[in-house]
Amino acid sequence: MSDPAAPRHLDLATYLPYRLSILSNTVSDAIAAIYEARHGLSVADWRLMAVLGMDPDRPLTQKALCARTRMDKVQVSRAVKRLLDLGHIEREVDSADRRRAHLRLTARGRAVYDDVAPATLDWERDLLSRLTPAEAAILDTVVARLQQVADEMAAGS
Amino acid sequence: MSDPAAPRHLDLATYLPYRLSILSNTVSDAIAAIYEARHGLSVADWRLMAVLGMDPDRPLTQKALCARTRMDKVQVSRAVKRLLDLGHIEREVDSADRRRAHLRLTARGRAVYDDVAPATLDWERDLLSRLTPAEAAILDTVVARLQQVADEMAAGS
DNA sequence: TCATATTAGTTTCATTTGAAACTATATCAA
DNA sequence: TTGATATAGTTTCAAATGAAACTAATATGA
Repeated sequence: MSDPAAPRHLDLATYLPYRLSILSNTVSDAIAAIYEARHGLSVADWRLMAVLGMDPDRPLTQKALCARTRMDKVQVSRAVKRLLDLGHIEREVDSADRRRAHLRLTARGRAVYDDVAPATLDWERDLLSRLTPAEAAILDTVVARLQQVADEMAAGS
Repeated sequence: MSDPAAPRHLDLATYLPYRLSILSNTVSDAIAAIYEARHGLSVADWRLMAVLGMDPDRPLTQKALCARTRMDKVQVSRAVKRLLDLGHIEREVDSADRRRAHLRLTARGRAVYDDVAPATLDWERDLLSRLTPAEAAILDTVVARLQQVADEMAAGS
């Protein structure tokens, strides 16, 4: 199982899973500060709005939101309730299957989205602009590749 | 504030903060499965053990553990209590300042560490071995650079 | 058509979390 | 000294979480 030639010793400063976790949290916290400060939205709230804002002409069910955000249905149910209360989204029951409802941003929700989305994109752009062109160019590839490999390993290959 | 030439539109599939979050969670979950399955440890528990195991000759206070793990003092306090109950760590009150106590792995804790640490390192090595040499070589640099930049931006620069 | 299974989404309830209050000890300043 | 302040770590309590049970609607199959 364990390669005897491999280091026995975990050094967090060089250990990739730990470094990824810190990095991801640093970035997420910085961006969360934007929409929390401006609109009092939670991470879950904003995730739904981000997905619903991507394609205004395609309303989504809660199930579709689960799939796209990787949130579970309880989290989604609660965030939907909050966003309905805030008037940021609206719900229309599917006439063919009345268990389902289609959710979309309201005009108010769209205004919030149009305030937050560019700000988060600006933040991302600023971040990437401080990498060298070589660093920025390869980042995309490597993150995609790592995700692919991690998914394969999680699936057991 | 917002560059009018920048895209207005958030696409999660290409949005770095989201991709980092998914990647980090995929990796963390895979590794958590190792120590949860083998020893019933939580993420918080293992983080403390990983730090304490790094340098067996230097016991640490809870405050030092907070700094090194980026966990808050309540989380640390609770994980310390669990690990003491499990007999994986031991505590020695500082004779010069009796508010503080120095924590170290016990022999039992060391045995757990010596079982888990190599397995997690193997997992990391397997992951990296599936990248091309070029990808693996640049990953380290780019993650470090991104963290540095994100820290600067969080500090407001 | 009825009985059974499935699915979308909600609610419940026990657990986890974290901010704030708290305890105990140490330090500082007069 | 002593009164005020700071620090290490714990406890409390209210809010957030998530697994499992639940409701309501649809689908399937005899």
